[in-house]
Amino acid sequence: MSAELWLAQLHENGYRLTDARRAVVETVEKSNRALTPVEVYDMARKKYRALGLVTVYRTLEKLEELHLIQRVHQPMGCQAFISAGEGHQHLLLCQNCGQVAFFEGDDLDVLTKSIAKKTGYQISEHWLQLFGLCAKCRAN
Amino acid sequence: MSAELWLAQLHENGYRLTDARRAVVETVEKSNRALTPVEVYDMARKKYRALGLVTVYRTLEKLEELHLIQRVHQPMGCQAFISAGEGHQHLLLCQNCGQVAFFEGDDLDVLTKSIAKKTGYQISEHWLQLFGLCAKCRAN
DNA sequence: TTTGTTATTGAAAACCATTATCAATAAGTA
DNA sequence: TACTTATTGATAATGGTTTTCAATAACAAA
Ligand SMILES: [Mn+2]
Ligand SMILES: [Mn+2]
Ligand SMILES: [Zn+2]
Ligand SMILES: [Zn+2]
Repeated sequence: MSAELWLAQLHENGYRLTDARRAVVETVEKSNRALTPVEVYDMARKKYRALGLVTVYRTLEKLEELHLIQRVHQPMGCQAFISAGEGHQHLLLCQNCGQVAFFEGDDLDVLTKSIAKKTGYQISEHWLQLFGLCAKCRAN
Repeated sequence: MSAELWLAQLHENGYRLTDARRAVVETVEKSNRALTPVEVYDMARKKYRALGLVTVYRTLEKLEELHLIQRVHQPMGCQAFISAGEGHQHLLLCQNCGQVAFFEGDDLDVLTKSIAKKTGYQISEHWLQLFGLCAKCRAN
């Protein structure tokens, strides 16, 4: 996914293309770690100086609505966003630098069926997230 | 774990036993769903009318510090707390009534080793949470 | 291209959950 | 019983997020 595709998605959904949105989209789309609204603001303002923090919030809201980004929950806080993975994917986060890697192929069917039987719950969703150190941070 | 044990833990750690803390502890300990500070406040005030919201925050802070409660992350928000499970356990949440069940026995070793190999990350922790409908809510 | 409509914008104010301050109180101890 | 000081609730402060609003600019239509 490129920033252009995100902008196209916005446009297709009736949203206008503005310099503010372009700056936010380009910032968030290319990041390999989760960014908070203020972080997006600081970074995007280098591309478009007049940008307001309020617009960052509003743009993130729309990107989330279109499933182009997703909120990242972490021990330190749950206000950061990153490009959404495609299909059924989960996150692997570096506890040192915050770099995010996606992974797929987790098979929880056996587990969920067992838990469903034990608890009587009907299980329909799961959250799975791994934490560790990325290759680069492991080296240091 | 009973409320008395929680209070004993607090006492052992040098904290004084007060009516405010008793009310908060009894409320949180017996709940089978995650409660926000305001929810705790409203419920605990039925046991101890003079209770202040600030004290609820402060008591929750201490209970979390002693690992007697844990924060629960949910799509709607991440400000709620519930009794901590013992040992390595995860949560199963009812999307309708919020009832929480603990489960254990998840084995992610194969998965994490595979992901570690693929990504170069050294994986040290994981978050796993299941969502669904509890037996009662499924019936309705 | 020009015009008109209206979505979008940033500044400012409002909001609200959480945290800090502080003097009064009461838990625990001797 | 008296003393020390942790704890308390009221109040104020904080800081992140949302709302308000008039000016602007995207973009469809002429
Ligand atoms: Mn999965
Ligand atoms: Mn586990
Ligand atoms: Zn790293
Ligand atoms: Zn339920």
